[in-house]
Amino acid sequence: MSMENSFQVNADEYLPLRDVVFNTLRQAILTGEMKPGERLMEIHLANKLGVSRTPIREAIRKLELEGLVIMIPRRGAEVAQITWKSLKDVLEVRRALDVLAIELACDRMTQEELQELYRACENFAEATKTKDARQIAEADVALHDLIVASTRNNRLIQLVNNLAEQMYRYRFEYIKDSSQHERLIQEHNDMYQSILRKDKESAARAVRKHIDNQEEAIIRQLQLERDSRV
Amino acid sequence: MSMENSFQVNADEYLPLRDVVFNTLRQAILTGEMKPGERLMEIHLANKLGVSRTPIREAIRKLELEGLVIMIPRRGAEVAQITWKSLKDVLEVRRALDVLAIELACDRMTQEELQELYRACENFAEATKTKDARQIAEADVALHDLIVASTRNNRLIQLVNNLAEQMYRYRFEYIKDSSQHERLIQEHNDMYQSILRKDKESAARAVRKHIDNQEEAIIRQLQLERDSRV
DNA sequence: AATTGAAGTTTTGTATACAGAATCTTAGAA
DNA sequence: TTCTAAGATTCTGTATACAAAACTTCAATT
Repeated sequence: MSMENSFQVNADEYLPLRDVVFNTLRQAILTGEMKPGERLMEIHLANKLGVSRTPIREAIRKLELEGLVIMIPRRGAEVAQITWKSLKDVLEVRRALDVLAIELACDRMTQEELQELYRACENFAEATKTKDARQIAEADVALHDLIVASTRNNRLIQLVNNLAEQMYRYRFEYIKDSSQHERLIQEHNDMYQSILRKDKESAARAVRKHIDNQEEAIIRQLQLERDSRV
Repeated sequence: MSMENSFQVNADEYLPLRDVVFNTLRQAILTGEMKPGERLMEIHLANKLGVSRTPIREAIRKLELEGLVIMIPRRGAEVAQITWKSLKDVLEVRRALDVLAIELACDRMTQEELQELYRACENFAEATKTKDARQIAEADVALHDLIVASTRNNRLIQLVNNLAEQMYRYRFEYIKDSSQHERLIQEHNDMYQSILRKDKESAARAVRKHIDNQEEAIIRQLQLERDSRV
């Protein structure tokens, strides 16, 4: 029956308001729609999103623990400043966890997943041709998700996703730079080949290089922003 | 004036109720006072702790993001089950981050911090003689905190602390086992010596061995629990 | 005896009320 | 004109109220 179906879908789609608010605010922060230092005023947000203060507050608690907002006692929350230092800290940790992930992937990736990874590499190469940053970014995320997911380590998956998100804003700019595309395709292929050969050394090298390049690009990006401000 | 003093102390000690509740509940979960699967009922907790539901709810949001409780939609929160798999996942990640931490420590630890680390090693050896598990555990935590803090990477510090906490319950049992004490002292000394020589290879080896031993001990512990249940 | 179902209870999800702290504004004095 | 201080305003921190969902219990029916 179609009615049963629609009810089931509704049941699946149920999300408490706090989670809707959480996702909304997180997205706004990660895309830069809400700027660092901007205050999150509860009544204001409640009116804007058409809910009461309660779900807003609960969403803020989660954002606080994720490091996206900081609390000032008796003053409220504001969007966390992203400093050079904090970005370097995130990248340092992410490098270690991405290396762990690809090493585990060498051990644990199944034949089917390897084939999927191969297709993801092709998809990414295809996407670069479209010059559509959104599409390229999605293909890139899909590829990395495949590697991380193959570790079967839920804690690792959660942490890597969280760390990757912190740099979302900058990666988006970086991925638009078509002069980097050939290099990215090459690096993805290196990773695929390394996992195929179960060669952890080589896989770790490829990932480190990948992150190093991303770090360089982000630093360039930040320097541009800083220069344009002065 | 003594009055001013007491007010100042109060001001320093100010913590929102939600954070008091958060710490209380976290402690209760980590020490095993609240058992996995136990429900966290808001009114019940509110009465028990003498506060209203609001701070309870906000504390639960943070525990949820830390992975200590899980939310069941429209049913509420319960203490997360710690499965063998989830422990192995945590240990896998922790091993990688502890290796990262000690490698960074080799580069970044100052002379003063090295001296502190030396004293911490001595303190730990002293503590084992007291046979007081609490004191031994504290000395152990202090030592590891020194290493992690010397990385100056706040994100790393936060993550390692969080992961270490997940195993607190089991580590406590393990640290009481005095047959392990000599080995622990030796491993701590290895770490200290490696950092002193700025020998990352050796430092990483020492940490890996340290975590491997901990993993073994925890597995033994779990097996005992399982056997006693059947 | 087992199963269904309906009333009652419990618990969450959300909104709102209220007190106290912090910030802003404005009037008055130097 | 500038600085100070009191009052007003805004915002957070906490408590409480209310509705809807889920679970429990117990009786009635098959």
